[in-house]
Amino acid sequence: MSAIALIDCDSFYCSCERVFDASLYKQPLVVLSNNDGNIIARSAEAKQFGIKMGEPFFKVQPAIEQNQVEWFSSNYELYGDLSGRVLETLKDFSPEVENYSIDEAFLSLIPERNKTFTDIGRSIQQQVKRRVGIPVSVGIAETKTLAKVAAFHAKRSEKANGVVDLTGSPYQQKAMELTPVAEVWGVGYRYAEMLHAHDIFSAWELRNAPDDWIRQQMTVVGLRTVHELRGIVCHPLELTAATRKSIMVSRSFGTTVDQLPELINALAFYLARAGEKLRKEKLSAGSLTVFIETDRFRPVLQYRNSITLDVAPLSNITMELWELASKGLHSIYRPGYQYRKAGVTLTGLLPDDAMTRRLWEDERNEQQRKALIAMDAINEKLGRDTVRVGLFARTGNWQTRIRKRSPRYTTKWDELMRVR
DNA sequence: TCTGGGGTCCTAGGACCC
DNA sequence: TCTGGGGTCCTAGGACCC
Repeated sequence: MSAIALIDCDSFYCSCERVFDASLYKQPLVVLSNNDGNIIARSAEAKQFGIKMGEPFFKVQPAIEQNQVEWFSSNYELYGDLSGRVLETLKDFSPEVENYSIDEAFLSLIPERNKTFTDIGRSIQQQVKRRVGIPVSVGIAETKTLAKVAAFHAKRSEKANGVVDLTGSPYQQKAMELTPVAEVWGVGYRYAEMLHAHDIFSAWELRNAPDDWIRQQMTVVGLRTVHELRGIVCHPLELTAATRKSIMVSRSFGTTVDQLPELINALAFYLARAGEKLRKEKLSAGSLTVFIETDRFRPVLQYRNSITLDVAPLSNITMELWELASKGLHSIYRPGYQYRKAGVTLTGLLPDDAMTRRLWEDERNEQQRKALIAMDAINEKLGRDTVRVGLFARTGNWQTRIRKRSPRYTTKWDELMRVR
């Protein structure tokens, strides 16, 4: 019988930082979100000091200083690159690998002669560690949701040492009884509260709840979760990357912004990023949403608004999209507010080759398209923003704060590690 | 002083149609 | 004044994920 394995990188961002800096090994360590705002990764040592996931940095700063916890701004180029290497390694173990997230992958396991699934999990662990330098935990079971439960215990149990196989295991019930319902994949904060109110505290109790009631309380999505806990596959491996449905680029500003020209610069920057992504995936957008908002955490005058505009005909030309985005921004901007965040979302995405040719395809349009494709190619090769569109300032209060980012060891020539 | 960014899916309700 | 029945499409909002 085949099974599903979940490969979950341990404290992934922290582990990435350690790959290139051995002095960080065993050192308590955290990685921060954009703008150095929140904790988004913690090493095992840092967790012990009670530093919680998602907490604002400034709130835990005393604990960080007191315990000499090392910290880094996030370095997504490095993490993305190492994530790809982990994935390549996994392909040696199964022809069916689903790239689920930057630090997790599902793969199918076929029984091998004289080897248990635990043995295979162990080899995966060793190979990823040896080739990429990243520690992983492995959970194995009949469904993705149960594999998640297995991985939960793989990370916590001393005895498991990072690998737990629950297929046909007499411990499956026990494992679910020991899994808090809030830890189940698909049960978030809201559902956990609701379930607690109905005396459901463990994955096992959720598994045994009646279908009708689950359906009513948690929609068909929740019902699938419950079925998966019973061993019925509702989420098969997804081996081909689904074409995406939206592209969003947004940032909180380094400090607040109240003037329109500065908002324009910020938004133009985000739109340029969105346009790059669009062309990279050979897509065009059918609509565009622009939003701006004030700081919801501060007791200041609040305002948030958004506007969605049709892109007709569909386009992936930054200049065309900008005309719309700019119009949208002007229409929702109100003076007198301290803005903290802005962003743009592109939806109604269609592959370029599926697009009907424009009736009014003119020379200018064609030139812009060619120029952008050339620009993307140069930037890909020589680094972001070597060439860019327009005359928008890249400086200002809106710029993201990055106080302490490690070198992009693997993706920037001038940040390569030096050996003396 | 300091609170991230980027996604997906489902449902209810309104607009609109015949 | 009477005020059906059945359908589709779209959007906003809420839930979740990493």
